Amino acid sequence: MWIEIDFRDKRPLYEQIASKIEEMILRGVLSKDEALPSVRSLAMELSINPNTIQKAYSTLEAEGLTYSVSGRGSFVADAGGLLPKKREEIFRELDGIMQKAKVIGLTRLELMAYIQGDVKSSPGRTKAKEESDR
Amino acid sequence: MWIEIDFRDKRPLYEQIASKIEEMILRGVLSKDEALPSVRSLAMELSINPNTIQKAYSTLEAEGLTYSVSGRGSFVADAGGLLPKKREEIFRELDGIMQKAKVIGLTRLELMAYIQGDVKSSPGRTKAKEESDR
DNA sequence: CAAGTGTACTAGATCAACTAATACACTTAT
DNA sequence: ATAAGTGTATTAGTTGATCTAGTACACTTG
Repeated sequence: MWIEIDFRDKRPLYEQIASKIEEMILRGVLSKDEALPSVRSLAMELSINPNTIQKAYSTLEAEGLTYSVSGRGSFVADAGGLLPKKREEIFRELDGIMQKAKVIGLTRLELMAYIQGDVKSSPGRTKAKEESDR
Repeated sequence: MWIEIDFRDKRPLYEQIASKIEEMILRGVLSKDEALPSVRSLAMELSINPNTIQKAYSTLEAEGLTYSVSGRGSFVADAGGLLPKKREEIFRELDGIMQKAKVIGLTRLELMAYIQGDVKSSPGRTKAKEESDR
């Protein structure tokens, strides 16, 4: 009903699952205090070992995105307070990219132009995709 | 004399080494046709197994950044032709960041502002560092 | 009580990364 | 020619992360 596993993805399964749930939480697809699928049921659905799901849920809880109640289940935490941290994470990544860009002579202006326009020299992106970005 | 290994870095050693050499090549620190340290000497210097250096050099050669001559050594290739490819790589990374940003409501404008200003809310960056960026 | 929940633990399989040792063909300097 | 240094290949073993498998326990709910 939910997630599908991408086997071309080389990240560990538990990380892949955790990041997809994280995205749904941040997007608001999953509301505060909403119950996540049980460890066993999601494991069954994805044909994966329950321990792997358990690990994914553990990392989510460790990051404050969910909370667990023994005997009841795992639930979505309040995502609002986590946005500043996520924002920092993204800026940190951006720092790394800017450093790489500088090495090959890509200026800040060119990066900004790419972000603004988006279209230029990115074969994977189509007009249609562009539209769907809203 | 050259590279130092960062053990806090969780990437594989060979990748870490390769990327540092790659950066030096793209920066122009290493000129075209300049000889790299021999597999054995660099291994000795870094207290690392020669096979690990060998793997780093292999990946560099596979990416077209170096070329090897049996019995003579490994040398820096012409980096000029590789810039477009690297540029694409960076834009691809930028696409990923933009997607993450959109999820948490970070606008393109905010990303652009960060690139332009750079300073805001990045605790690791100091005025001094900013200056050294040239 | 029974079923479903999170959680913990042990055990084994698999794979990538790394170390270790050895070998071969080549080039260069002596 | 010899020796030293080079890239390259091969085999073997270690380690750690990932994943599967099975079991167990305490908890909550109907």
